[in-house]
Amino acid sequence: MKPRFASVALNVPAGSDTYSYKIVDDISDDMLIGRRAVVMLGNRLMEGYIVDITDHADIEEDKIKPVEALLDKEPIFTKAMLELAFWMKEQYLCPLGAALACMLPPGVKARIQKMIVLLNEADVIDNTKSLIINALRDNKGRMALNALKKVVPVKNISSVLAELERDGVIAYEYTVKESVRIKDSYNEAAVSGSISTVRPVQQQLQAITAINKAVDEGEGAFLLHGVTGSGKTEVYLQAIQHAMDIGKDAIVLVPEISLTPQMVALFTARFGSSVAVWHSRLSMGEKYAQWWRIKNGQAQVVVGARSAVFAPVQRLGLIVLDEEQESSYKSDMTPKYDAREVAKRRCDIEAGVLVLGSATPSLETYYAAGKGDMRLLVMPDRINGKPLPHVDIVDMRQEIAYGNKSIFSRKLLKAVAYNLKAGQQSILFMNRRGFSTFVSCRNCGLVMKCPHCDISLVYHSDKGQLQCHYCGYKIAVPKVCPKCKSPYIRYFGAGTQRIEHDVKQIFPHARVVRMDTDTVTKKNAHRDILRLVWRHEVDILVGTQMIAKGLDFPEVTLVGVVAADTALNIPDFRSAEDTFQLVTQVAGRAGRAAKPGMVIVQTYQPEHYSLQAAVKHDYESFYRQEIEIRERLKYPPFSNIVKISLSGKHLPDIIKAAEDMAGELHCYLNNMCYNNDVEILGPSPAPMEKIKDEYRWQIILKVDVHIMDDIKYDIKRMVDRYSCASMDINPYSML
DNA sequence: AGCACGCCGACT
DNA sequence: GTCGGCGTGCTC
Ligand SMILES: [Zn+2]
Ligand SMILES: [Zn+2]
Repeated sequence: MKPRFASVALNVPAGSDTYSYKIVDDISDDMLIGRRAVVMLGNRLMEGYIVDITDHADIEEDKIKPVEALLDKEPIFTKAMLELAFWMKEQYLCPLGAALACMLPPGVKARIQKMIVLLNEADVIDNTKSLIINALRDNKGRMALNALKKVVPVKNISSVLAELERDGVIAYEYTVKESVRIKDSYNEAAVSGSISTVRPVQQQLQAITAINKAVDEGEGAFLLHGVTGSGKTEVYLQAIQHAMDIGKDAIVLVPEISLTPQMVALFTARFGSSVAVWHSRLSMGEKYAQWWRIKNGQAQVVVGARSAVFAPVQRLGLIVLDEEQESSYKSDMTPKYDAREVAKRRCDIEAGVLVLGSATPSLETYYAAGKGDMRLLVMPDRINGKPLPHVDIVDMRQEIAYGNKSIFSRKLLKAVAYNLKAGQQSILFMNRRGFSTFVSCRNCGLVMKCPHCDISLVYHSDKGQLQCHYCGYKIAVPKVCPKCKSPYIRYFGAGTQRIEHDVKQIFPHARVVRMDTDTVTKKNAHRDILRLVWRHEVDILVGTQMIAKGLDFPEVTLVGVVAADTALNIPDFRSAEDTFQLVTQVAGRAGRAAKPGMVIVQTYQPEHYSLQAAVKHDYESFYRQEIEIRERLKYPPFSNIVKISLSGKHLPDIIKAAEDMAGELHCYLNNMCYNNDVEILGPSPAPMEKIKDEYRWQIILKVDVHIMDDIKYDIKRMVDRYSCASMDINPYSML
């Protein structure tokens, strides 16, 4: 028999994509490719993934070790998933093994322990050696390496152990365990059966027809641009139904924040037990069970957050990304993939159809649709025929000029008062939690900052604490200034607690409820608040993002955006886009049912184009102005952004590394004559220079889209040489 | 990631 | 002269 070699992908940073190992078992290639295996790398045993079988290896044969063991009964990756992983490692410059590892549920991972076994109790003079032997003897002659390291805390323990092994005093053994034991019985929540479909209206019919045709053909990408309430969900549901009718599976991605029981119910009501739900709050065991349910073909519809894009459906028909503009589709861990791009690529590989849905598409996606990379489907009308709510901008500068120092404009107060009298519900939106976002001493000006982060502490009135929203640091509110002992401390910058407090004071009889991370962390609190609102037991709902994304409050007729500038003032190229999207989304909460809606947006920059466009519900106008700025300043989609972050405990080291690297980059780009194609910003401190006691600096590259592939590998290699540096290709934001 | 190899400061 | 610091680079 001809010798066979396995190309095994290992999750080692800055290593090669695959390593060659000998195949000793008599197993067909098809049962090997895509399979998990255990191999030796250096002197440790690790889990890897076989991605190919060849009859030759490009290194000397005597260096090649055998595959130690095969895991599972069959390959865990399909050829399509392997191809997707190869694409990911090129696109995001991550190890191939890391791309593959992130496709599996956390439970599918071998836990490998190195054990040390005592063979004979040799007399040794060396102190470390006798410590090791004594420790082993005390533990019946067998210890895990990690346990031994704790008992014998010597730095060079592995070289000492190597000597002992050579002298035949000890031997190595390995234990390989699966992280999750396979459980056949998984307690599944009872799901209701199929509910009959809704009769679609004309604009939905057109979209459904186009998507269904593409699903039949196994090819196509769509941007479904529909205003809030235009009935995008019904389009998804009918397209999924069609895919299922022809024996294909569907994946629906929803932003984590919108993946509520109500959202899931939309799908389980229609598709019953064919639905598998996938989100971060599932336990490891639940994830494991769901994953196998999907892989075994017991679920045809997967509803989940970002990582559900890797759901192992057998016959992909359709991937839907709802609210495609959401930043949560971009992963913040290595590999830093963008689920939109992965979904597109996966559809290309597996003959699936991609549907991106949004009321406010990202600039990148709309631009791609304009170029013809995807087909634009527009749904401009609300399904109930009601007009979009009227949006009013209030210039807060004039309020101040008038002598109104409160956080509410006269107009907003009047509208809330009217609504209360009419027995109608209102929403007050504020994108910051806590009471005051900024606390300082009136006498000496000291700003209360987190000792671990370069960020001001937020006053939380309910707990009487100052909190850091980045590391969780908390202290009781100081009675006097820590520096000058002055008792006069001022609180600036309103958060949701302050809104709640003020509104209760102004309208003492109103029933006010606040909904933000602080009030929904308790179990069921989320559901309880929604119930209160739906039963009309609440007059005014105060909240953050959480109430803007996807939740349906049919009775709400007034939405107040208390401070639209918060998002606008963030120093990032996406701030205008974020603001437009946020105001449009919040506005979409108003007047969804019978009564017409009204939106009041408070701002200090009423003339800003993102707000002006949001007022008119005019996406096109916003897009035209924003895309022009992106093109002029060479931001995405007209460039690729490469963000290089350097972080560490010792600031001078970080600055030195950042400057060295910037020098290297300049030099490299000069030599390669890429000066006109790449713009280097920085090095500069990150907008939040210190977080959790780590200093952060960054270098931003704006790279011409045509030369990205020519330079990205070189840049990656440079970055890899600095242990404190990491890079992110096309990060969502530059912060 | 580990771990080894290798070249410069402070110790027996 | 050696011990050990961690910079650089390899692991099939
Ligand atoms: Zn003071
Ligand atoms: Zn902090």
